Amino acid sequence: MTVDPLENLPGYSLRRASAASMAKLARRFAALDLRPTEASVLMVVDANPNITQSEIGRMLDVASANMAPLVSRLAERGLLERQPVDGRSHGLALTRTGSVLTTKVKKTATEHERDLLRKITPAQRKVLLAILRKLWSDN
Amino acid sequence: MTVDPLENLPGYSLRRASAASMAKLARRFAALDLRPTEASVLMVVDANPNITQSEIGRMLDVASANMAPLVSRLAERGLLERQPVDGRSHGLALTRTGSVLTTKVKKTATEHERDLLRKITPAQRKVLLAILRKLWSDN
DNA sequence: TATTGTTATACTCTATAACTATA
DNA sequence: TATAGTTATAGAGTATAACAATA
Repeated sequence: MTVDPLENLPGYSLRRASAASMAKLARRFAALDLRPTEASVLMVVDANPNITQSEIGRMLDVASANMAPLVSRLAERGLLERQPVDGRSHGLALTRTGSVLTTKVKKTATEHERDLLRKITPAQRKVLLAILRKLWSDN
Repeated sequence: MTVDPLENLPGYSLRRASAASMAKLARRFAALDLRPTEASVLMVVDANPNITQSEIGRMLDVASANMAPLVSRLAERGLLERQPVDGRSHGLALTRTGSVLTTKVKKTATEHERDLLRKITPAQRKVLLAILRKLWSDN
């Protein structure tokens, strides 16, 4: 029989759990013609009207070089509008269309979390968040 | 002040924790001129001499179309050898060089897990593995 | 018919370097 | 000098389609 030498490694399980979760989430967001990162940007702008691109990047840990085309696509689709804050940065806000879509995004995200958490007990849910946050907040 | 609407979503924390962990692991494996997936294949072959490519793919959830170039690179580097099992599949085994390198891979993986787990308590470690396995083993 | 392995191709996310313009 | 934003480019992982050879 075959042996999986990785199955007892928490780091590897973390990777597999995340990959499985993200693949499912990507399929859900595809119904809204959005990729997961695009959906996350919409949610952040929704919660923080007039936030700048660089602030979003720091919050989501997306490099500025990767934020540029991401925001451009959302703006070209008429989901976001840019209003100048000073000479170099722009505040981002959802358009009417973007706001409607983001409502669906939030519903999709909630469904996804529900499906994910359905697999574990309520006690485990509390522990899980605390652990995960520690794993990546430290550094 | 800005608000992070994603920070309380376990699915998002899972993604961030995994991404942070994998980025660090990739930097470690780069010192061995290996990518994480290549390293994982070496570990699986090490634990299962004569395993076939398709069996590895099923174990690690890597599509056969992606296993082909992966194994080819490792074979071209002289880390793996293929011996025919039947007319269509080959058993994979580590070469002497591959075996030496895999010893370093396992050491690196162990160090990585130690660093990761250093951030959480022993009690949390036990819970974490159980939860993660449930999150992706179900489907 | 199902499985193994392969090639070609595309998509998503991420990373780096180099640059312009503004603070 | 530091920051905001941009462009170009590359790497890594993953996904689909189509195919040949074998079981």
